[in-house]
Amino acid sequence: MAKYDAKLDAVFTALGDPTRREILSRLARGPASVSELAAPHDMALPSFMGHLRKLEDARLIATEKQGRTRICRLMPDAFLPVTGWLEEQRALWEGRLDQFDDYVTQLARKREK
Amino acid sequence: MAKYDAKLDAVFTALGDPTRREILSRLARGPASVSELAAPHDMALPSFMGHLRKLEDARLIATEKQGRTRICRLMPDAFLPVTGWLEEQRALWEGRLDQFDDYVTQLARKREK
DNA sequence: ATCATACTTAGCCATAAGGCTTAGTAAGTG
DNA sequence: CACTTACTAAGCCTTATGGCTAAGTATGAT
Repeated sequence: MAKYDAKLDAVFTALGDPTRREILSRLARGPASVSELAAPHDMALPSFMGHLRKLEDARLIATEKQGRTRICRLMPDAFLPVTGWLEEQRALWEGRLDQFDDYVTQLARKREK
Repeated sequence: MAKYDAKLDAVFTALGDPTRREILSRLARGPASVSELAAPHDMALPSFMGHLRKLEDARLIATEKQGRTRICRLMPDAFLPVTGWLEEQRALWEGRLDQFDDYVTQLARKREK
């Protein structure tokens, strides 16, 4: 298990922006061209392309040029590292059966002082 | 379902950094003071505090001053919006039973031109 | 009272993020 | 061939991020 995972960095960061999350939601319904994707977003096209590039860098989407059009599609496997990490965290947390005891101990220690 | 969710922004962005993910992993094992948390990270304390602040802003951790020490603990409920969003995406994707058909259609359309 | 510890505040710096405009290029359309 | 469409490239701007040092405050220990 890597201590530092560049893939997680890229994916989490990509998901940290509402425009990019909306793009993913749209693509979950099926592939679309750049201008189709851009239409709902009040933003100049070059700015929008920046978001697509981040998503592609994170491997959340893949794109392919068809003539003068670029088709984008979702790559749902890119979510796996994320769900995996979240699952690890949940396991760690739930492994701590003494969590509440510790909290009580903290409070007691505080009161003593 | 909000089109823009500031909570998701904050949480995903907070998770997009390896230092911050390591802090969370440590806290999943139990509460810790700032300097305990900082010890494994080769970084000046003020820089490290910046990461803690982001985690606290995202409500992923909560902190409390005990004397001159600040105790940090994990707030695991903050993960719920994230797992919720991921689940929505999965549902969207899996709802598209015709995903593969569409891909074939795209290819066919391309070949026609 | 003095000293050490554990943050905390302030401010600087470099790079990245996220927006813009303006000007290309490549592919269809007539 | 001219014209439109769909990106693409270049460069500028502002703010945010992530790091630093240096100095300050508050608490605990002697």
